[in-house]
Amino acid sequence: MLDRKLLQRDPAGVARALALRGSPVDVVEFTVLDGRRRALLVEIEGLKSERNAVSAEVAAHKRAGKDASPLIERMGIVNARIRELDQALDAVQAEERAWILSVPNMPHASVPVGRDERDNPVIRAWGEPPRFPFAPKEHWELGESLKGLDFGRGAKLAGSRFVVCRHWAARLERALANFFLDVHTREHGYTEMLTPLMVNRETMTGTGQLPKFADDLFKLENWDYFLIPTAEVPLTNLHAAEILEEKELPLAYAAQTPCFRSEAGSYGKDTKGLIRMHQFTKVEMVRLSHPERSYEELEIMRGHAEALLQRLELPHRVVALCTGDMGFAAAKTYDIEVWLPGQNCYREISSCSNCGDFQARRANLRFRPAGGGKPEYLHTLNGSGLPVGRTLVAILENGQREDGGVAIPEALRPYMDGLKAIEPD
RNA sequence: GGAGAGGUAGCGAAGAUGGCCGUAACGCGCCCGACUCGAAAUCGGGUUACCGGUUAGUCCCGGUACGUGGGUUCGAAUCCCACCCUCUCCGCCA
Repeated sequence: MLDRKLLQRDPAGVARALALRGSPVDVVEFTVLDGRRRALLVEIEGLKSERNAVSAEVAAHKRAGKDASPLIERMGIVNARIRELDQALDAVQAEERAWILSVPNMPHASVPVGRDERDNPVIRAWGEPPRFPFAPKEHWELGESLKGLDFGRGAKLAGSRFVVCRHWAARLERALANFFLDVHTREHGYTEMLTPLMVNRETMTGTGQLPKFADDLFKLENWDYFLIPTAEVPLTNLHAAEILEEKELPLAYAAQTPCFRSEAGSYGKDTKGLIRMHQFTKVEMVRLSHPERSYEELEIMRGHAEALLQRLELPHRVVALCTGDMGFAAAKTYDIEVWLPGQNCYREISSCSNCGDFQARRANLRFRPAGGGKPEYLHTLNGSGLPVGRTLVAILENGQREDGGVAIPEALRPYMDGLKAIEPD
């Protein structure tokens, strides 16, 4: 949610910033609604002030044993007017709220301007894509021939975009999640959390999935609950409507959860393999930051995600999302892309965003400055660290051998009973 | 699912016959000051958030908020209705 005060003060500036995202927003609508809201408020508050004063007079009259009926009669008219105006105000407020909740965040000044993913600059690359003396296979071929990934049975049990992991693949999932969480909690300072996997409407609104992106979510029938598409949702909303102490910041949380996504509108994209599933496991990092330090913390968090890839010896690069390619709530985003030899390209494996105070306003996340004074909105950050399925894809494709076996990265072996490679039959 | 109790400031709580009770008694915490070499103890003072008007201003003025949403009333923490949450007991259940 954008700052109402900023929208009032500089609507043209807000419109310019939003236009950089490529989805122009009619800020005049807001100006009109907000003007009407404030005009109504002034009138209503005046009448309510009168009513409060007269009610006190009524009380005084009654205590003194005097007749208060002329006063009461007069208030009947005032009350009818208040009722009428209150209804008008409710309608305007609902409209204004709907407007402001559907408007995306403004890009930070440091975000490169561009139209789409082709304009995302590469910030840096780590590791050399491996060269194979044979044609590298894609991960689903490897996973199926090594009898770890069973897409057929996933489809039988649930449908397309579901998989069954068997034996070493199931174990590898568990190993990766544990490895990620161990590094984050032991070395990166995150507190591990276990949260509800389904949340209410308010929580989904706090991070920005609702009201605009309901189609991307799985919703429970007969319950106003939604399956989380990422642990960002419960973790960011953890302190909703609280006022934290400045000295508590930054708060850093990590959680491993299944994530559920409808993938509406992605028909035909990544239909094979693990890249785009309705259900996948992910370790997510969330930071609640002091507003003055959030951009430093974005760099730190992006480093935490990269560190995992480096330990797993997976070549990757970092791109900065341009203004036209950023998500709804983000003020600035880095994507980390891992090299996939089978696909012969870099694919997104982590997205690290600073949402500024956008989610904090929606979820009412505030802190009290150290010296006392007014509570301020904090800044929220989230980053994948990392999605388990896509990491498994990268391990399979980068570690593959000509005979169809796959080497397990050194860092993961303690989590795999020392297993050095997945061997074909 | 059934029965009961409860939800008021950072915390514990008072208020429930509708009006002088909402920056809200009382206690704790926190902040400032006095005392002290310093501290503790003690004493004095302060300490909700949001919206609007206004402003040089965190001043001032008005409005709103007692779990949430409605209703009754000139006036609701207080009366009525619905819902949510917490606790206790019973039932069911991994």
